[in-house]
Amino acid sequence: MTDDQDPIRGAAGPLPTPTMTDADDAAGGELLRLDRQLCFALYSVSNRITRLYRPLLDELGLTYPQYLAMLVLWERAPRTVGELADALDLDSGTLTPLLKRMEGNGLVLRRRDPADERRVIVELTEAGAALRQAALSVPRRLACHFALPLDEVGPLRDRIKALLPPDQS
Amino acid sequence: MTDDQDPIRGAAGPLPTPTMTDADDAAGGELLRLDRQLCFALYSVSNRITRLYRPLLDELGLTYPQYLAMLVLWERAPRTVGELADALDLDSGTLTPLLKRMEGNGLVLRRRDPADERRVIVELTEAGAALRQAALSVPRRLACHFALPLDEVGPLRDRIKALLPPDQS
DNA sequence: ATCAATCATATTGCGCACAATTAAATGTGA
DNA sequence: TCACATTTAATTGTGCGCAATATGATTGAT
Repeated sequence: MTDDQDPIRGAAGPLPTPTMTDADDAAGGELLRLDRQLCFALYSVSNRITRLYRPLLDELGLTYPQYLAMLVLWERAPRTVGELADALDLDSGTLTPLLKRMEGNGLVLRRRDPADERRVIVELTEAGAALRQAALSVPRRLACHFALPLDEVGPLRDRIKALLPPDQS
Repeated sequence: MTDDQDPIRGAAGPLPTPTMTDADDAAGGELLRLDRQLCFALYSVSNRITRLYRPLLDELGLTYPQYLAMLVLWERAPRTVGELADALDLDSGTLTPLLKRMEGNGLVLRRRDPADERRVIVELTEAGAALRQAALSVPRRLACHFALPLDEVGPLRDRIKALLPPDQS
């Protein structure tokens, strides 16, 4: 339960070396090792991918989440905020200010749906639609950072998408 | 190059349906499809994992990045901010306020290294070290959300860690 | 018609994540 | 010893990401 630690240490003092006992590891401590964690590998690689996108997307005046929103809109527009939220698995607290920034940059327009005033319809401007041309080279330029044969991308992607059960929100 | 679009549309008006041409796809447009993107799969699953951790880590009074910092410190403490940054692949702009919050919650102590006043040493408090016991059940409780046989976790984790070249910072 | 429940989005508050900058300490060479 | 580059964190500013809440619109039951 407790470490076989220095008995002199004060009750509120810092611990110099919090060692793990065999009992801890048997109870699950081995699974706490950062280098064994699938979740941290995913978290870390996701952060690093965003960093790799940054210089490419700076040329387009987009952040990575904004680029994702544009990918969705380039596939089909207009869409409501809710449809974007479903496609990106993000909520309105994230998307509303993101879309307002993109509107400020002249890439999209936001307007209430006349048929249902609760909805906000997001549509592409000319500039937003035209930006797709400049984005065409992004996937290939990013892919060159990956140490993965092209024919393994699809299977790995599908494996990762299948890791968690489909949205339970 | 350009869509065969409605010639009547105004120059600044919104585009109803920004279709993709065969020429676009030949130039790389197929790769812009969100559902084909490995990067989005990683980004999305990382967000969802953080959401799954939240209720478990709420019990410990930790966020997911704070939990990661604790994992590192539980393995070995004290450490400098720079060593934490290396281990977590995060920078000081992220870690400094995170560590200050954890200090405010009584989990760590921060002090300058007397031998090199540029360094800040982060050490665990009694409470911070003791929290490891409560964290032991977290990996197992999170893992039950994963649709992955246990013996496939290690290989998949190593595959993801090998996706990008080791830190080039 | 009215009211309650539901729905879609916006707002607020907090905590990352990182670029750019600042500041202080250290090391190095002339 | 005195520049001067380097190292290490902290600070500032911007943009996510989400919980909790608020606002307003719609639907449905009566």
